[in-house]
Amino acid sequence: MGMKIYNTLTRKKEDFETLEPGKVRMYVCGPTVYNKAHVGHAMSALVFDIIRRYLMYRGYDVTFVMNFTDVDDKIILRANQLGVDPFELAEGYIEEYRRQLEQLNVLPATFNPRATQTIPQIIAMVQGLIEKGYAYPANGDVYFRVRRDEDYGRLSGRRVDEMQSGARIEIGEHKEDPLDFALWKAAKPGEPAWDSPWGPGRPGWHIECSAMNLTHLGEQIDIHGGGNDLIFPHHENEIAQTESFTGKPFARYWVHNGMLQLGGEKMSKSLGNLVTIEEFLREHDADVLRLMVLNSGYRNPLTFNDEVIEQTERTLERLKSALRPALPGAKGLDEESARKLTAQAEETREGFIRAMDDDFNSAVALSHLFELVRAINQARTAGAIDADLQVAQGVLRELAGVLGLRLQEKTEESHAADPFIDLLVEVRTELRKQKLWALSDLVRDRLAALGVILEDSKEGTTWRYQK
RNA sequence: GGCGACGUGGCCAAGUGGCAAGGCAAGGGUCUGCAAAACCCUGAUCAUGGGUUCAAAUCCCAUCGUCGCCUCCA
Repeated sequence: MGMKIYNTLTRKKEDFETLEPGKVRMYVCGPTVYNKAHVGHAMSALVFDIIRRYLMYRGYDVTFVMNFTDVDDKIILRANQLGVDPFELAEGYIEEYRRQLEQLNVLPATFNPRATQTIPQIIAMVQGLIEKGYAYPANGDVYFRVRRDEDYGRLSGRRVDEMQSGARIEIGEHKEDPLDFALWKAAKPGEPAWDSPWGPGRPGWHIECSAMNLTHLGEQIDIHGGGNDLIFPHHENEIAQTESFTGKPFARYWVHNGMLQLGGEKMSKSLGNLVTIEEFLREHDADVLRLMVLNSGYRNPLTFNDEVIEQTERTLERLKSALRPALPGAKGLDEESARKLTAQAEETREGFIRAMDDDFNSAVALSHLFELVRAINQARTAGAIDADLQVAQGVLRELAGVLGLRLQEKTEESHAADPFIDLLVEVRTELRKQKLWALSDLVRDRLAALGVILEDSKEGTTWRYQK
């Protein structure tokens, strides 16, 4: 049974077939870098990272392109406000975002093209569109002739005739039709500009993605992704430009993630209700955000608030609980129980693949992971030794890894304290033997305050780091 | 106003015609000096009102509510 993937273009789940067998060409719209990235950007990055990782797990060779829009009105405006160079401003945010994606365990893209590095290709494409009659220059601007494209509106389900009321012409624009959109914008005084056949200017927002796709992935691609707020006008315009230029269908599957909701509203820069990635990672493990994303359908809105974060922290703890070693004094599992655990691991893997094959249903995939968590913990309670748990824990790590979860118990540097904690635990065991409960509780409480959890059992005491 | 999505136990959330996944919280139990963890057990008339069907959370209509896009947005 093959994979199914929901296509915004047809509004249906479709069988996944690539243009070239075994290879996936995938493009995701990245951020406009005029400010710090927020957790909504992270959600989108995580969704497509999960999709990419799963495609790789299923044996595809994935070429993954995510762009940076590094020149536009907002960047210029903000740079002027701060009195800095717009390119340096963009560069700073790009570097910061890259670091954050790494912290979020998002695999680096095959290419990270930028608008400013794609100018010649953009100019060539605009030129081509003019020659084919799909675009026209006007006072140093170049516009796309929307009514010339009969398919326009296919992705967003809009009809050109019904869009009149929404469209408008800004002061200083010279459109033939209010629906037309800019491919190239003439430079105003003091703005960054590149020479072009139409005079100095810079690219419009939509054309850069078309040009980058063409440059790095070719005329046709398998998956084009982004937030569902990009469906109109951005992706609609991308389709119009690219298909008018090449005469071929552009992306096979259009994939859009739902918006992250903060206080019941979309988190966005313009609403000002945002939590930056930096702020989130200061307080929480990157796995927490990823788990929040995994726990619900990628196409639905994601509830983001303190209560859900708290719940997810605990969910992550449960997932990790299965990776703990055997209990002290374990005698080993009987053959029957050992066989059951191995069988559950296989069942979990199959269920996981079945779920993810169905339009990346990560919530159901997770539920299978939790079946395995329960089975492993049951086995441990029943006296399994580490060797008994090894295979099942390996499967859990493998599948969690496919989702991009790290499930790390502790950081490298904390290893230095290990022998001292062992020593404290040993001393406390003596205290307990002598029934000096107040003292032994003090040791436990003080260690807990330092993030070290002690757990007593009949056979002895185990300890672990809290996060 | 136009287009679209959604409303499932206290919370998050799968499921889109055939007895309602999973996680968190809560209550009870096992274990424990106490605690923690783990394990076992417990819970849903699927927004409301009609309709179609042998059968509906799932399809159709209406109502109420929430959200997104239509302007820069992941």
